[in-house]
Amino acid sequence: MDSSQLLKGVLDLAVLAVLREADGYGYDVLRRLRAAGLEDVADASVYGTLRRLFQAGALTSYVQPSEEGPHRKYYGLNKTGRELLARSTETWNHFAGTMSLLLVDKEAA
Amino acid sequence: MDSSQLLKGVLDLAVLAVLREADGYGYDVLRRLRAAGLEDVADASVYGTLRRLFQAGALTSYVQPSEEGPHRKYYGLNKTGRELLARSTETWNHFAGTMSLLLVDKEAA
DNA sequence: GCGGAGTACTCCGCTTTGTGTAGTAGCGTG
DNA sequence: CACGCTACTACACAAAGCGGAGTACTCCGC
Repeated sequence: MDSSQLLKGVLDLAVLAVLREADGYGYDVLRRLRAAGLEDVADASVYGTLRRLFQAGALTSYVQPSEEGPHRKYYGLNKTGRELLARSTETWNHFAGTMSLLLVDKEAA
Repeated sequence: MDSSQLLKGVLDLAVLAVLREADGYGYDVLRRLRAAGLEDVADASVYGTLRRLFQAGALTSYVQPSEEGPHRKYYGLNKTGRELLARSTETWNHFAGTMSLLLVDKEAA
């Protein structure tokens, strides 16, 4: 199974969760997601997700030059973003719970 | 959040899980999924998934007439299907575990 | 100082997959 | 007969992740 499909609709949530702890720029968010266990996330997906969330009004954005490379575009959660994170987390927990119930071997029950 | 995106890549798994207990036809699988908590699954998605899984060689298929309506196209798991179910379940559990770790409030730790 | 590696981001086109809508068809009921 | 439930098919559509190419800056080694 290509696990990439599993990310659909969940990458938003993962990005919001990572940004909850501290503002971050795309490349940094990518590394944090991979460190968290989402090894196979593609960079374009993260950049795209950040743009989408920003356009949806869930993120603030500011550019900062860097001493060791190109400029960095930082993103941070605003009120809308934190609310979205809370709601999405709940949706996810509910959904994951439903799935794990469904996956329980009924023979063993 | 539109929960429909959450289904991506997971509907296969849900359908396989439902068929593990007993063979079923499309309309029946749809009802079983909804009863299991996946209220918002669209019928076309289920029929499409069954066709895809069958074409992928994970399902057997046979048509049976019904006394109370049109004919029914039954599907059942074969060896490939059971293996796919096992692998997908593992992938899902791993993924869901990663996500739930990520969603834990780090402040509380 | 030039090429390559690492950092950082953008754009474009592709694919997968779930959805809505429409259509076909059989059956039972008011 | 019209309606509603059952049961399935087909088609066009949209969302979102991905791959690849391209740009650009910094630093390091030859």
